[in-house]
Amino acid sequence: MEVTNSLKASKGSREEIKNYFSDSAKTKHCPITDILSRLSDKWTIHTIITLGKSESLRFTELKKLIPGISQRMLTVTLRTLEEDGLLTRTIFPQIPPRVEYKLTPLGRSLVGQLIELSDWANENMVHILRSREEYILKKV
Amino acid sequence: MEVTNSLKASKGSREEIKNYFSDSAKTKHCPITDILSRLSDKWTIHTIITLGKSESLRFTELKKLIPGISQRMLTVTLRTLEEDGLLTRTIFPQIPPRVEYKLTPLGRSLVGQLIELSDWANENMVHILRSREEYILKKV
DNA sequence: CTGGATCCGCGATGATACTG
DNA sequence: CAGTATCATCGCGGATCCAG
Repeated sequence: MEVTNSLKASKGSREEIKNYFSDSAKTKHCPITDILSRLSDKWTIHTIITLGKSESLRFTELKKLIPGISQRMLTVTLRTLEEDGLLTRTIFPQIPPRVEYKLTPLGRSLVGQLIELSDWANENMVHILRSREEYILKKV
Repeated sequence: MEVTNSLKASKGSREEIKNYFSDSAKTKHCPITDILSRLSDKWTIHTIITLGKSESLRFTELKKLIPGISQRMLTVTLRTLEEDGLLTRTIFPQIPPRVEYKLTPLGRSLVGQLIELSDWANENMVHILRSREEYILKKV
């Protein structure tokens, strides 16, 4: 009954698609909210940037390069990015298995902006942290 | 005693601060994950961009300009941004109350990038949606 | 090596009602 | 107008075990 249910359970076929899109329609009233909320699954941006620095990477390599990510979250994140067409997943049928992840042109077109954003974060971290500190002190 | 304790329940005072920072330390191993995950509370980016288009806005104005946001979430988002020093909150002591929100220079320095990002989202939405569609069909 | 499947807690978010 | 307080829900994300 529940043979291969990918990550988000697929039983019906048409029914599922319908649900998928109606769900989408609800959340995705606006592309900004939609795409942007995807981008920061907490791991997505990091993943894209990491991939942006290489041609392609394997699962284990990614896991090492993204500190703190769990196996599951890496899998989920990669699948989502694949769904969105931001990266490709290539399986080499060998033993042991070898799978390579690589950004698509669409994915590449994002990397620049994300790096800028992370640079901004790095540069302004100090101010933000100090601001948070002061904010708390003000209230006590 | 608990005069203005914002939204996140504060009982102790020193204790609370301690927890706050230790929590921070845990999540904030890296500035990218930290700042970036804040940015897309699903509403934050939208809020910053909206404020970026005006000099300053009032609570209700913001609520109207950000479709779908709840009163509560707007409050929370604004408070977080204030904490981080990205905007200022000015209260005019009158009846009825008047509160204005305005980006700080730090906040303004982000607007450009966020607009770029949302432009990207708008431009590539179609591809992403189609990609998702194809992805589902492939699996069925 | 590269994940899939499951269980589960906690925090984020929404709905609703109330206030100065 | 601009919130605050409270409750209920729901999905993220971690831990763990399993498999090709």
